[in-house]
Amino acid sequence: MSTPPSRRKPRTDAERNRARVLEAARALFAEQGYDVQMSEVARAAEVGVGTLYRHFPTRQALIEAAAEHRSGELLAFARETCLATPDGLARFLGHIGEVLARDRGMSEAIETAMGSTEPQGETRTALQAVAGELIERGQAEGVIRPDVTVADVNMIVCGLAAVIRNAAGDWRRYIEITLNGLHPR
Amino acid sequence: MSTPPSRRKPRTDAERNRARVLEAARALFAEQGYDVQMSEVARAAEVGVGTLYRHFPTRQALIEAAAEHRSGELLAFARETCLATPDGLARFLGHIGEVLARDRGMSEAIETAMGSTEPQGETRTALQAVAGELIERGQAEGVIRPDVTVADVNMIVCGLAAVIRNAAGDWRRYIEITLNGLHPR
Amino acid sequence: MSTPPSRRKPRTDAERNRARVLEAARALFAEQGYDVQMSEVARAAEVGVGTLYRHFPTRQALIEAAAEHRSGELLAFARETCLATPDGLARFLGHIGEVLARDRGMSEAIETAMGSTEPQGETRTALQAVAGELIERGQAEGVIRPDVTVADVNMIVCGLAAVIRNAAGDWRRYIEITLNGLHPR
Amino acid sequence: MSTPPSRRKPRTDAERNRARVLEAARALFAEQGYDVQMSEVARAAEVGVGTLYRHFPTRQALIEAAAEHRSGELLAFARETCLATPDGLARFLGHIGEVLARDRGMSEAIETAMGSTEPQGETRTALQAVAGELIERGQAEGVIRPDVTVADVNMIVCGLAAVIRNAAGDWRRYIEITLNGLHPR
DNA sequence: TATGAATGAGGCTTCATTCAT
DNA sequence: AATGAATGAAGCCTCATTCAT
Repeated sequence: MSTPPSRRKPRTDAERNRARVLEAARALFAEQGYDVQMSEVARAAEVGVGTLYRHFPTRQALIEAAAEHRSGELLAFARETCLATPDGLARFLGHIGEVLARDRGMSEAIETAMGSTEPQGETRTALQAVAGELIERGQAEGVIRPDVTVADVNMIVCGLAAVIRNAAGDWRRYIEITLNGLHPR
Repeated sequence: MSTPPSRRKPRTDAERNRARVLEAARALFAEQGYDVQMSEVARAAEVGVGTLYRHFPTRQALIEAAAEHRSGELLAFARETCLATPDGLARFLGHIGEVLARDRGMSEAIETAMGSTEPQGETRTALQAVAGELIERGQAEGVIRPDVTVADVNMIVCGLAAVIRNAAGDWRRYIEITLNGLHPR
Repeated sequence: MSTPPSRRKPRTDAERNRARVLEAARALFAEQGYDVQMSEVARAAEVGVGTLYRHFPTRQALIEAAAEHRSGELLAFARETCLATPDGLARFLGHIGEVLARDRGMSEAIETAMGSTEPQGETRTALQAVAGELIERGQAEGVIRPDVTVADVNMIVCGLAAVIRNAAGDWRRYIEITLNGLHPR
Repeated sequence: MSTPPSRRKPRTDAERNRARVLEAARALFAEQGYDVQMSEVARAAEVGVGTLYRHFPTRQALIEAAAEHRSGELLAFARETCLATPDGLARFLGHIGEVLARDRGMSEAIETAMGSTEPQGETRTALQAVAGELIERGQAEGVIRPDVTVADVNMIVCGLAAVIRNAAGDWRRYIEITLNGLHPR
């Protein structure tokens, strides 16, 4: 006798909202780091806090999701561009620098992740694999010391993040030096 | 508008209490970083919060005092030991690593300081001077690239702090690599 | 960094809660003046402090809201009743006396406001206008000296507040005397 | 074998300290009202807080002592000058105005005192007596209504204090009006 | 008797998270 | 599913008063 059958958007709406929140979060995190209030994110996403929490049950979850997103972009770039170049690792680090320089939150996340001993998400695993690949190629080319490992690159990236986050000098120079440190001889 | 009395413990010498607080703070900061409550520091020092605030009017003041203390130790070591060695810079970085590895708070402070554009305290200035000296000597010995500056070392230290703080690998290896990066050729 | 959950009481309509808080605040302020803790107000309103702060972001904001409320009542009375009477000013002062005698907070607010040189809210401005009107009428009737101004009435009210707040005698008598002082001759 | 017999000042020193404290307190209270920290008073008196507390066991006690001092001055003036004049009450109020205008703390104290139902100190009692005397003289001269009592003057003074403390207009005008209100007719 | 270091109970405000609507 | 009001545990800092020296 009532309730017209109009349906077919709930799922879509939900998805859309999730995306809005994530986008807003990324923008805010990029600008200010992770020290942002949940309510602020919700406001920026033009969504209620409740909705935010529906999609990301925890502050931490949101942060991770935002980081994961960026990591995905990073992975894509690494695969598409760095693997196709002779100086792949340099390209890789350079790109990471660019990203971190534009995304403060990411520089916070990277450090944390580098040190984390947790299961590692898919993306991060893949990223590590690419890094390994880049190292191997460099070694084959003779531009990277044979004893260099992914762990070494991780450390360098961790340091890079700190350098950028604290504006502690010219990060390109930092990359140049560390890269030089990875060179044979 | 008033405060009922209470009993507790005899009053010690003022300086002694200041020292107690500082010591307690340093211990806690070393273990957990600066994210420690003032009341926790007071409790660890077996002192009322009021006493803590008497000696360090602000959370920040306490943190700075603790950091200054460590910086002083660092400076002393740098002057006494590093300046007297041919591989001074390596010694210097190695020692910093040891210190940061045992003092999480310090690793947080160092990063912040590296990026800070503030006046710089006496100790830090002196530390920079020693670093410069070490670089010059290394350059004279031919073990450091002629274009290396104090800023470069600062960046490396900033990165080192992050690596250690996040347990992102073997920090000695990080030093080895970056030092290698500073080598000529 | 997080807050464990807890249970308590269903959420009511927002406006209703705002009103509850305001009401509780007014009651407490009326009884004890403004020297009341925020948590006490919250408790009286059967609301969490957070809720209180949601509606009134600052202690001062709450105080002002409470005062504004009373001022509104005052203005209404002044317009409706005092302007319709020959002895308007007497009625006005008498009513203020009644109000202040029942609301200690208000007597504190009035004094402060009298001395304040700030922009003046709408209500207060309107109140001043009514006072001016009442003075003029009294002057027309010949029961108020021609040199009397709103500033004079303000002073008298300021004094009235003090007299009432400190229970320094019979405030009706105070009004009688000052009113007499405003009489010609 | 030791301890030379030099004595004969402790008492004097103590008295001197008491005076210093009181003087410092009065100066500070006059300027800022009673919202001054005990330690600030002690510092201004160049004395330890302990000494301050030895002489004035309580914040309140200090405040009262300071007020008592001023009241004494007031009483002296009232007796010496006001009682010797035909327009004594006017002189009296005028002088109180001058005093309060220069001593914020006093304006706070007066109000409180006016409302207080406590035993009343000697000075205050004497002051009341003088006020009564002044009233009676005025009544004899025919410049004060026969129904005026000391309580009336108290109220007026209480109001005067508020007017001055809040800079709520021209207090001389306030006196003029209230004095006029006490006039016969 | 003088000193001032020590004490700790508050007081204001913030913010991650929950939950009634 | 969305909303945003509600919650209350912290956390920083102040200051009247006490008490060992």
